[in-house]
Amino acid sequence: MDSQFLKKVGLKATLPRIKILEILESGGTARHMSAEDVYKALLEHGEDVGLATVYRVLTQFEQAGILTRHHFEGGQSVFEMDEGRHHDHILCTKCGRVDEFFDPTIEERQKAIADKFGYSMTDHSLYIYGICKDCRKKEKA
Amino acid sequence: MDSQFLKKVGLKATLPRIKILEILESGGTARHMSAEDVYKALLEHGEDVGLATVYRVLTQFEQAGILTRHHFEGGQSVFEMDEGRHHDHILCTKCGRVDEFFDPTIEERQKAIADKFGYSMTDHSLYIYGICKDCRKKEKA
DNA sequence: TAAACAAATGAGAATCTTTTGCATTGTTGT
DNA sequence: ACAACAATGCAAAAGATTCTCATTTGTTTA
Ligand SMILES: [Mn+2]
Ligand SMILES: [Mn+2]
Ligand SMILES: [Zn+2]
Ligand SMILES: [Zn+2]
Repeated sequence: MDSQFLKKVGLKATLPRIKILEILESGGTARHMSAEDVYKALLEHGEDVGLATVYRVLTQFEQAGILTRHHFEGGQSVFEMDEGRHHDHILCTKCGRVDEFFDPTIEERQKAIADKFGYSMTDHSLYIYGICKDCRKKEKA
Repeated sequence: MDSQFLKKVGLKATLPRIKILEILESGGTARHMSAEDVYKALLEHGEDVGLATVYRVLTQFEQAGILTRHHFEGGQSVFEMDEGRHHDHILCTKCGRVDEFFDPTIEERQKAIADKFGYSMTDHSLYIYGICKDCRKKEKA
């Protein structure tokens, strides 16, 4: 149960946290959600959770290491549940579609660059922007 | 003169635009500046330009293709004059130091990934975060 | 070079996203 | 069930950026 999971990561099993976890786990909505997205999803499920709590809980989940925060272009932060494996993103600037990829060569080069400049790398973010196949098809029409 | 340059790119040569251009060109301050940084630099030079104008002008310069806007972590946008060659950034999360690099292998892989997923790539952003050598030295002390 | 007109500016209000303060409510171990 | 303390909701605050609008400035024209 989710409440067990929350306790395991050191968080009290409160209703808001359980509900937010459910929203994020159910791939029902997109895998990549903003705080506002999560908040709206909660309202649709009839849950009465404050937006401030959504922000607080997402930040706690991030600190607990169970989700990752991304900074896609366009203002707000986007969150996604972690499933262990790191990946980067390629997104369509027309329709918002998001695809995920992992490229060992790029990962390796990044580390080499950090070394070369004398940094101990702690993190990195790579976003590729473009127009997806579907959107190009529509444009031609 | 800067006013000629501004006209060349299709912008009226106004005092605020000329002054902002000077600030950005004089590597005096860091190469990577936020709107607020530019605004403060103007004030220090005794220029009386509104912050709203700084934002407007930076956006216009971006659209005119003479500078690039970056989204480093930590909220505000950062701008830098273009000098033709594209590059990515590695930055220290302790002291804010920024280094620039260009890696043909990474660039190439990115294009390959976009192709593989059926996107026509329009842009990409890569930031490597870490602790620079100087900051690691201080930490040990 | 002065009038004429459109474009640009400055100041502050407005917006948008995220954070914070605080009184109230909920969770947990006993 | 209860005390102890953490979490929540709401509204206010904060930080970054954009917008509104009256006023000023740059450029063109006569
Ligand atoms: Mn993802
Ligand atoms: Mn740069
Ligand atoms: Zn698309
Ligand atoms: Zn440093």
